[in-house]
Amino acid sequence: MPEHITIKDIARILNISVSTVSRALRDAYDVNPETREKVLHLAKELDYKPNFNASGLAGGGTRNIGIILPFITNYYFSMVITGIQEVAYAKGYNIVLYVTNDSPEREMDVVRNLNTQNLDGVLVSVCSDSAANNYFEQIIAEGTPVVFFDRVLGSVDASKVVQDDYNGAFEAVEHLVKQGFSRIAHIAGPAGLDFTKHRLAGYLDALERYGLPVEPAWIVHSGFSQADGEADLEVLWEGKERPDAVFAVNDRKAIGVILQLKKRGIRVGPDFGVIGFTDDPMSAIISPSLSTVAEPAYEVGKQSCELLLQHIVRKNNFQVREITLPGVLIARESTRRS
Amino acid sequence: MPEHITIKDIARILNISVSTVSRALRDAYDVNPETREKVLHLAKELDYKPNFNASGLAGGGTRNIGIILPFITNYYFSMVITGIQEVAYAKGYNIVLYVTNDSPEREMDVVRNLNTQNLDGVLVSVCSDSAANNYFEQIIAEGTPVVFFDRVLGSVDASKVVQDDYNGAFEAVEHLVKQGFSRIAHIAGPAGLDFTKHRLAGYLDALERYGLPVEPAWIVHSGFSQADGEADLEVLWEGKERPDAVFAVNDRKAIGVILQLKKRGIRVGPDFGVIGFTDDPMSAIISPSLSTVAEPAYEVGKQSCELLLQHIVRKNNFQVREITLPGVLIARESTRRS
DNA sequence: TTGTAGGCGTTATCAT
DNA sequence: ATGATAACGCCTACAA
Repeated sequence: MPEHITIKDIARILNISVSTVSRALRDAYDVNPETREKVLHLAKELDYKPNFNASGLAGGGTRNIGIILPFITNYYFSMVITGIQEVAYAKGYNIVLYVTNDSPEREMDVVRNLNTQNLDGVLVSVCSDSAANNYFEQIIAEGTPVVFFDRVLGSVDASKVVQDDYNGAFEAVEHLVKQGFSRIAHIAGPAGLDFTKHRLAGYLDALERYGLPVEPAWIVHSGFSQADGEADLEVLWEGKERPDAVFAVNDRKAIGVILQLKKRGIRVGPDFGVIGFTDDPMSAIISPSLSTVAEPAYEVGKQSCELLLQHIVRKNNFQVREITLPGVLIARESTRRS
Repeated sequence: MPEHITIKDIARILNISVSTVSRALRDAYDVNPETREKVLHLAKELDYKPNFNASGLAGGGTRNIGIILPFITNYYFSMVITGIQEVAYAKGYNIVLYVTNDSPEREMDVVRNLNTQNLDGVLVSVCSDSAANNYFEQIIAEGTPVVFFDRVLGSVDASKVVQDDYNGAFEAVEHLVKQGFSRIAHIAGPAGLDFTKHRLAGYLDALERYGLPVEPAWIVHSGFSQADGEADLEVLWEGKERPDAVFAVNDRKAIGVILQLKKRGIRVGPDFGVIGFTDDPMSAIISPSLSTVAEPAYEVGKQSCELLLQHIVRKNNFQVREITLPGVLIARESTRRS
């Protein structure tokens, strides 16, 4: 049976009270440096591990932070988590994972049943048709620190960390234009998502900036999968006016596009430009390699977590912040004319 | 402020004692069906959420299970986690994530500081040069249920869930042989890992079975990255006898091999066979597409978690089990002669 | 600066 | 079948 050391043990051995030990351990105010030193020393020696159940119960922190997100099986999200994990680990926090499978029902269920008593704060990236708006707001109202990342809820008043979707999209389209493409379609994400709108806006503004026509039929919304990308290209291909390039909302869809084009015998690059968004490692592996806007996924994770921890420490006394991180255009073969 | 409903509230309203409520909620023995019904009904009505900190403290379960693994940024592990997550969610357990970055120091630190008081059980896949053997054994000795998956510690007496590495490797090599390749090299994983050994054994036995020579220089050990695969091929290429095919321990390395071969102008498939292990989605995207042995990643996750939950429920009263799940050979272009 | 006492929400042990 | 009551380990007034 686990014979765990508690602050009681330390108190007994040192012949002081548990409150003093408790204070010393959390280096709270008002504790004699010598006493603290003794406590810390003994704690290390006995390999004392705080019981977070107890401290959580008693009103201290639980040292747990939750992450709610649609998936972990893609490059972007797994990198974000890795970034989160890194800072959480460094600060002694545990990560509790909630995966919604991009299902609004599941997300709602997760948020509604979220045990905020066991969590010091929550990081969230919402699903495609999130309907949990109210529930998130409720959690926030209850006083739980929340930071949204990547897929944020524009309407909710909370801290947010995102990449610069608008400018990334603008630059992607600009790049296509400069490579000589002029009939540029956009294979977009689910219409409800904030970043879908931002990338779409960047696309539209870039077209306008370069005096290119906006063809409504060239804007196709669907999901994020490779299969969606393939299907979307079909749609474009069947239209009466065919584009000569595509800006896809993410790499996975762009890859679907490339695969379809190859199947049709189109030379991607020379004859048809394709650019994505993310910089998934697949982009460098597919042939022709995929131009893209690299997202600072790891950094999004790091900064989200740092921000959340600030909120947690400053309890109720923090400023809501919105952080936007720049992406980087990476030109590869799929936009190279020759 | 969070005004959480507690069993006390329910007890007061129903005019019964907290112990009865507690029992009713956990549908323990000895509680009047009517009473239980009332309690359950009111609990739902008030949206009662158990405080796991409290139940953990009091000796009940914490409803948390830990996962310790090297990475989450690859297809295999992220699928495993997804599988784990699915059953944990269904059974009302939370997942606490610990990523070791495949670093033995980090792993040791994680395991040593693991707060088993906050965890009902732990799932683990060890890192490449794990030195945490003793610590895992200690955790197990203390009574914490542990199930290893994929990267298991052969020497530790605990439940394990793995894919059939030996047979998968055997079939991969057999497939190369049947395609007419005869000078087959093996680009292996870190020598210390159990499954590296199993896949190597499958490779060796397949060579023997088909009367092919074992060339020690054709067995190269290194890490799991694409870069490792590229470097390994270089090594093979510089050797005095060149192989005509490679069985790589995983897809990522196999992809490195293909990329290197393409760079050298070798026609992968017709002139040089390559087969991997995993069935990472990248395998289908690279050109030529990569033959591989598909691993039941999701299933490994599911079964690991189910097994762990059984151990948790049967507390101390369970049988250690080892489960081996079959893989499936997937033939693609990289082993097609014509 | 330190100690005392009460309580956090739940479960377990005894009674009844 | 149900109820008191005492933990569980920690934190936070309040008192000293």
